[in-house]
Amino acid sequence: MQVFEKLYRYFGPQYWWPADTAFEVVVGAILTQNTAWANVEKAISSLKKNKLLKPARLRSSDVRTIARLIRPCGYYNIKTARLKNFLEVLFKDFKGNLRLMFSLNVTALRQRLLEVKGIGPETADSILLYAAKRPVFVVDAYTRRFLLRHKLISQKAGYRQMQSLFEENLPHRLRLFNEYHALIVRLGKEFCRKEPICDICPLGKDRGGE
DNA sequence: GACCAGGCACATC
DNA sequence: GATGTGCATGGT
Repeated sequence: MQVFEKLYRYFGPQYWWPADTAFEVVVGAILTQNTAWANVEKAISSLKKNKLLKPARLRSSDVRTIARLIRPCGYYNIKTARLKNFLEVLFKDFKGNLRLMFSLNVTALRQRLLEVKGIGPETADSILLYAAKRPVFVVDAYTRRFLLRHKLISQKAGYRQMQSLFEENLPHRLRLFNEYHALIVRLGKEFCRKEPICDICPLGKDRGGE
């Protein structure tokens, strides 16, 4: 059986990304960099409570206010700057309109996102997949560990190589890429902390396919 | 009290 | 091009 099928049967749908709006996805994608999601939820909740989870409102807020509100998710000064960097591009080039920005083709949009200081490959792809609804595969630390453990890549494999492994062997379906990434994260959180392949892992010793 | 968490930019070699 | 470091909080 394919890996995805096993994960899906075991865990069920993960309903990512947990957010009410596309803008909330963007903010969450930046705030969750190297950070536990539970802490991001506190930050998002504070922003929401202060009605700052809208592009115009967040843009007009001063950095100290934002930093204070997102404090629980760590790196708050850097993340505040990164949110501001994104907002400047959004307003200068796209009138503050996310939908306008997302009307770019996937290649142009990815490039545009990567030009924002503070948005790297994973954050850009998370935004592409979960906010702009494009079928790109998101690679993160869990994905890397997953691929290493199943000996599908070498230690020195880069982001694009890992991404290609999925994108070249799977149908480009939004729903599939959405769930697959979320399931890999779920699997990593619950089973794959340690190095050896564990016996209770729902994948067992299966190293097949993608 | 370590160690880690849904990264990224930057310095240095 | 590879490798190391700062950024920071909260949970285990």
